[in-house]
Amino acid sequence: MPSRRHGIANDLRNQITTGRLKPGERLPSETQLAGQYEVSTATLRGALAMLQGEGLVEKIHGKGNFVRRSLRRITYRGGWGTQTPQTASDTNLRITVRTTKIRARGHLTALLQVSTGSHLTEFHCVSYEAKSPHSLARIHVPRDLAPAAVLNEPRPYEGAEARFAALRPTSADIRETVSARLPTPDEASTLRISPALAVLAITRVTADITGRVVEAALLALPGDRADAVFTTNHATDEGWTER
Amino acid sequence: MPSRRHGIANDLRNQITTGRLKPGERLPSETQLAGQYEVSTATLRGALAMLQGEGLVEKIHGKGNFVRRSLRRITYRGGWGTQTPQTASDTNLRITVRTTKIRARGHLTALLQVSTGSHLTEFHCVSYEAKSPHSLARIHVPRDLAPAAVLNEPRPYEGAEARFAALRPTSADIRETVSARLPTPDEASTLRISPALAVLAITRVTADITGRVVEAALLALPGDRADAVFTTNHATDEGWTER
DNA sequence: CAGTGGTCTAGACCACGCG
DNA sequence: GCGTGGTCTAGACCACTGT
Repeated sequence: MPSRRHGIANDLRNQITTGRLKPGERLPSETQLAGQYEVSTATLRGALAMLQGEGLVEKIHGKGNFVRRSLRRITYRGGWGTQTPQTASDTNLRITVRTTKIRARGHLTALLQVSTGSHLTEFHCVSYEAKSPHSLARIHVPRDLAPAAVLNEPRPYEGAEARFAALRPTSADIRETVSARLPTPDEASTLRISPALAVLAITRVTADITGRVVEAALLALPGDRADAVFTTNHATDEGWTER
Repeated sequence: MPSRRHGIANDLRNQITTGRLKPGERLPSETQLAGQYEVSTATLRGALAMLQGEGLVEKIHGKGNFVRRSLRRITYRGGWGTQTPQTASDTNLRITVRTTKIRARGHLTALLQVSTGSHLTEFHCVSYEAKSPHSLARIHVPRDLAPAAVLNEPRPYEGAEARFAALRPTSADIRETVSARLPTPDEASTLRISPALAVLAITRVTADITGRVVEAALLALPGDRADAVFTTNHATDEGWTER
């Protein structure tokens, strides 16, 4: 046995995956568990930390440790597939959008290729699946490209992107940069995930046919249930080899 | 101050980013630092854990804590761009390849679309940049598709993939699935990253023109310095809209 | 061997959620 | 107020790295 933590984590993990502990169920308190396993609370918390990192357990301060309800996986499709989030419209995603007028600064100026201080519209989108925070998107658009229609009519964040795409069928280039990192405290609390659970961060820059950047989207997806899929098909596409 | 840990982490972070502690330099021992900040060793270790998670500090058991040398960023290029890792051949990547003959089981059977127990060759590749582990790749190929030439002549892992691609110019489809997760203990130690630092995991499945899967690559890149970039170009590629 | 980080203990006290 | 997790202490002992 590598360590007591690992042993305890393995045991609890088994109990969860075999259904002995059911989704949503509350685990015994840390003090109780520490007693059962005959370890100190610190050690037991170490074991729980591992399970949090795997997304199996959710800790709620003042309430307890809960077996995480296994949520539908989130599949982000890269390239032009973004219009169809997962199986798209058959999912029950509730969405909140907060629209803010901001000025470009820092990274955004580079992403959008605009000068510092230029006018932008920011859409701060959080999608929920059955009350559970699901994904987080911050979409930035040059102010003159954000039609009034977009400011209302909230839809899932991928939907928002789809709308933008629909408004500009001339969109020509998409660059998606994917990275893995721990969530910012802000992201951790809006997504209600542990600060120890990795997020999949996708920066998506869309340019129109003239090369002007029309959208920069910063997405954060919980690492325990999100994948990004990119497909490259050679048969229908010879142009790639020239790159 | 949110907590002692945060305060100490902030202080050390400043010392690092302002250059007061230089890259590669060893920090005082945890006992000494705990004394300086007048906290217990557990608390001090908490602070260091945060910095590890940010990739600022590297712990080496039995030696000490070191300011991480800022390493060149790793850029994985999706689609057909994989042949050129970053600026490709001008990088000094040392590589180790361990070749194993294994039988397909579990996920691999699904990825490679072969039956359980069928013969595979596994390439376990670790690349190093100036002694620092850099990336980890486990590449699986049906045994009959792994030519003898591939078994020697080690090159960077992307190079290995490029080789495969070169051997099969008929490769038709690539599906890359990207996710963010914490490293397995195994990955954490080979990459010498903290178990708390997220990794970017890329599963790359390549099929030839007949649809046969010729390669499944499981890549793990340290989240603090790796990005995966996917580019979709509309102008040179009308075929995509049909998908 | 000495010095380092890794794990663990058996407590203490604080902050949060809920009745 | 009570039970929960969150932070912290002041040690102990183990495992790894170097000489």
